[in-house]
Amino acid sequence: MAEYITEQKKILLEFLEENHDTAYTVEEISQELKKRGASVGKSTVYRLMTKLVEEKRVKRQLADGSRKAIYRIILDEHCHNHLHLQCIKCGKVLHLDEETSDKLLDTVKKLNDFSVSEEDTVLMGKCASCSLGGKK
Amino acid sequence: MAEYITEQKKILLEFLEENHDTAYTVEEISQELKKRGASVGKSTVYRLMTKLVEEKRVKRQLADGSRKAIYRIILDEHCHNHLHLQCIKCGKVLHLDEETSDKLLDTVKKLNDFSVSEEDTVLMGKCASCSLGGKK
DNA sequence: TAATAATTGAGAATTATTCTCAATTTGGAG
DNA sequence: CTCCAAATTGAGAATAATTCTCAATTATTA
Repeated sequence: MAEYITEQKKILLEFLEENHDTAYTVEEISQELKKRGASVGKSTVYRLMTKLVEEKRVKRQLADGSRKAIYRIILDEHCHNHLHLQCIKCGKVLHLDEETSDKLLDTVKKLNDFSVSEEDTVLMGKCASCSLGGKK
Repeated sequence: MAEYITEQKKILLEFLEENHDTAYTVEEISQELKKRGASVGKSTVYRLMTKLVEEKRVKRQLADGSRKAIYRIILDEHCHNHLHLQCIKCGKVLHLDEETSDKLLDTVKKLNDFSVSEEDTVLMGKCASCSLGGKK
């Protein structure tokens, strides 16, 4: 006996998986789950997210210009073995194909003797539509 | 009249520049400055760091497993026009050469129509010495 | 179905960060 | 050089994100 599978865990993961390309604050997650009819307390969301981060199933970063953390799930099927691109403006996440990712890892390894961890790195920038929109 | 050049700003920048390869919490910065004989209040450090982040001269991230932010200066001479590698274990920052960085940007641009921002991205992973150390 | 171990959630506690405002410092004008 | 106005500092209060606590609930298994 070590871990129970609760409704809250299932619902939370379901939500995160459906929205794996967006990063949410704990407050937002709690709200969104309530909207869907499932209420999961904030303490619980915090607790579950912390565990998921430790397990490397979720990525935590600091929201821009705020003191809040934002969380985004890393889907195994999508996300193993390649790098991610996240738009600074809209927050969407794109996926760099595996071959290119691998090539990059190799290059960095050879040049700097440094092993890039795909799980832990996100290439930040602007997606196509956001590049068009604002100049700045 | 718009901005005064104060002792505190000078000392803070001096410290950050000397240690551009390490990320510090506000507490640590305040401590380190005191050690050097220059006392700069925490409020001031917070205020200055926030401004530097807005000006994109400093990078802010969330310290691992903590709720504190850590800050690291981006030196123009070193850091424009190339990507950075940061060790997950020891925190050291290495520099990917400009040519390789550019090549990467181009590739991503072509494949995903996505413009990676060098200032905003850090490749996370393990440096040579930390790779040797721990297996896990 | 009962027993027990894990989990939840409301609210209290903590603490990183922001805010406030009186005191100080800066840079310029005279 | 001296005075002035505007900007900055810093101590501490205020805020708010996160963590902690513990009684109540729920999941698992005997």
